[in-house]
Amino acid sequence: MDAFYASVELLRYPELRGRPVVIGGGRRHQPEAVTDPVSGEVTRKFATLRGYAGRGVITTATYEARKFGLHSALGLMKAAALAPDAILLPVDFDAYRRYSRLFKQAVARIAPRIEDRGIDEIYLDLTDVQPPGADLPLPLAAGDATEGWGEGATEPESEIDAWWRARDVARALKDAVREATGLTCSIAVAPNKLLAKIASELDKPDGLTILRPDDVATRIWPLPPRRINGIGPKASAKLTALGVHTIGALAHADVAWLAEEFGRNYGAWLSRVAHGVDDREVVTESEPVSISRETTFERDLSARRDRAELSEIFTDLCESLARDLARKGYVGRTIGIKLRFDNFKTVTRDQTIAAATQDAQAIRRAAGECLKRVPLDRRIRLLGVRVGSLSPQRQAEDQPAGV
DNA sequence: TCTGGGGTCCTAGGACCC
DNA sequence: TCTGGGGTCCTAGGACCC
Repeated sequence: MDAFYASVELLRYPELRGRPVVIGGGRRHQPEAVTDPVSGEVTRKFATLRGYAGRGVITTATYEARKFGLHSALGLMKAAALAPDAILLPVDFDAYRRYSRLFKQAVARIAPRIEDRGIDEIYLDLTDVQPPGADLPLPLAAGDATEGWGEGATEPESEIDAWWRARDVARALKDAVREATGLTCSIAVAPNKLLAKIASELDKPDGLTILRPDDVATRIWPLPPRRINGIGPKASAKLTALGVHTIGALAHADVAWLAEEFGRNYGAWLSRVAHGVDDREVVTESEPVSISRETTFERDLSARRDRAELSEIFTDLCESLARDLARKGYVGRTIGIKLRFDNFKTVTRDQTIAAATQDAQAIRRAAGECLKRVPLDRRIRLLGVRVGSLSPQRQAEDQPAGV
């Protein structure tokens, strides 16, 4: 989806279209509705970034805001310095989750094999998908003629036809998403997930890209390695330092050398992805590994002086986490905490308990034990609680009937 | 002017077992 | 007497992604 959170907000506040808008921060900047006493007309007063003082980062920036250098993960104080008149809206996850469901449902009616990649992104397996309206039977896939060429067997679909069909499917998907949500998305059709992901950023917003295997050298190789999903800031910086500035250069690099620099597994992986090789399936079902809650305080807290406040936050986190587990139907055996100090150093501790739980008090108890193992001599910026080693909650036999 | 919240996966060492 | 070869589980940290 294109600038997903911001685009959802623009549906609600169409008067902000064309203006730089960012989503993020805390809760103290809700738009104020002002009703004209005479006409009854409602206008809204929006907060701008000007004078923003506090913690928080941009979650999403509209394309207009991006022209000012505003982008997700940018600190709001920095953003205010760059574009003081940009509009700041608070995040509304419930709204985004609703629109996420809507767009995924619309897609599923056309292409049901979906891999969820978060609130605003999915992979689709289009192998057997026909464009809506095409009532012809799907031809046998190229190279799949083993069923025989007897009566009724269609001629295998040619490579070219398959790409044309996929383009029609992609157009239909974009139409369906727009109709269901009023939102635009960018789609790439490619031979695998790796290439589809990179190609989906080539034409944004509201883009449609077809990338065939032969296009890798011309369209992918000139791009910086950072565009590859799995090459982040660290690996990218190291590649730059080694003089590898493009995916093409990475493809031509010696695998043994990459393995020396990055380790055997990651080195071999770098070489494969640079060549556009990726044989991962579209994974349509998965179970969560862990569920967590964390919060960054408005100011850094001292373990001694702010003990009461910390304790209350800690309890709240455990209770929220317990509710999340119950709502999603999981119990977990590994209870962990996360602390971030004023110097941004992060530590974690965890403990595996005998019986899986989703009980707030049991979580709080185990997490408290973990907390005792951390020296608390610095001010604390963030506290988190996590439950891992999850298993689906079994229906408790001792529950009252009807539960 | 510091840097959110919710996740996954990988690595690596040590305990422990057969 | 001086040291195996697997395997699994647990823990901590870090890179990376949306």
